[in-house]
Amino acid sequence: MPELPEVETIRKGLAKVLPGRKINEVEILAPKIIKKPSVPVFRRKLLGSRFTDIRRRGKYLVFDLDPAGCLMVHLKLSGRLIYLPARRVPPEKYLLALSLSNGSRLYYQDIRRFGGFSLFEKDPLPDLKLGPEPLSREFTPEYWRKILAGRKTRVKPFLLDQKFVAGLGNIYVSEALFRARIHPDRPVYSLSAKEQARLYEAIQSVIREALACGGTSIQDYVKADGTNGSFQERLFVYRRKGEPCLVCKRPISVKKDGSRSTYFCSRCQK
DNA sequence: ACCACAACCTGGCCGC
DNA sequence: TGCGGCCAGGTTGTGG
Repeated sequence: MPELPEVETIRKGLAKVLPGRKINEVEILAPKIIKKPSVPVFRRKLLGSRFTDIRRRGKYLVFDLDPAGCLMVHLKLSGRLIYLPARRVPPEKYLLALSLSNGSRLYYQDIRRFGGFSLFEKDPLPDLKLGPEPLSREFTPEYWRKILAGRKTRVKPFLLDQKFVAGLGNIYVSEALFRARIHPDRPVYSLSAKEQARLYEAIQSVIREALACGGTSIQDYVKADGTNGSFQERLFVYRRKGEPCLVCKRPISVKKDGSRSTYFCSRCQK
């Protein structure tokens, strides 16, 4: 489901409730979602550990646990993290539950079961081959210019590649390209300096606004308290095939990139 | 370097 | 009601 704004919204929600809580029970209903170490070791290390912090990098979340280490989660397409206070009815079809020291629980749901958990002794984030966060100091116009220079690939797959900028997925790539008025099939090297600058700004603005909305809830994504984000109300092109462009009224187009849909306005995006 | 495709899974929706 | 086909926000590995 989730791209940077969704994962960050979940992180913020959990950062309010998890730090200081101790894990008293570990319930694993789908062993395959535990990637490493083995399920018994995973369970043993988590039991009795305490949450100290929750961090995000791109679409990855890391729960810092004392003394277990770093619990890394990727939600892939349909993973959900739901926190419920004590004595609340569990969510449907959860795959993992952590019972915490105040009676609350953290649940993991994942219809498609692509997501998973890994436990590390040391921080795994520095080893991930991810580009800069789009709202960080490292994401400078100079970096942007350098990374675009001479690149032959088309701009849509380029923006999806996490090693150039971390955190964009299918929704925000479509939306950023619309805002920048750039056609998704343009080769990266063909972008003018003005278009490069527009795209840079568009990436930052769409991520900033989606964060302010608590993310985009379309199918599976909900915040950690189970409520919806609201950026779906502000999408210009994503999932709007055939509906009028909000700028020029022409019906929104969709094209397939491999198996993935790209939405765009054929009049506004050149 | 780049592209296309498959794999990992399940469920919802549409048309017949 | 039922069934087949298609769709879905991500990542990784293959082969060309």
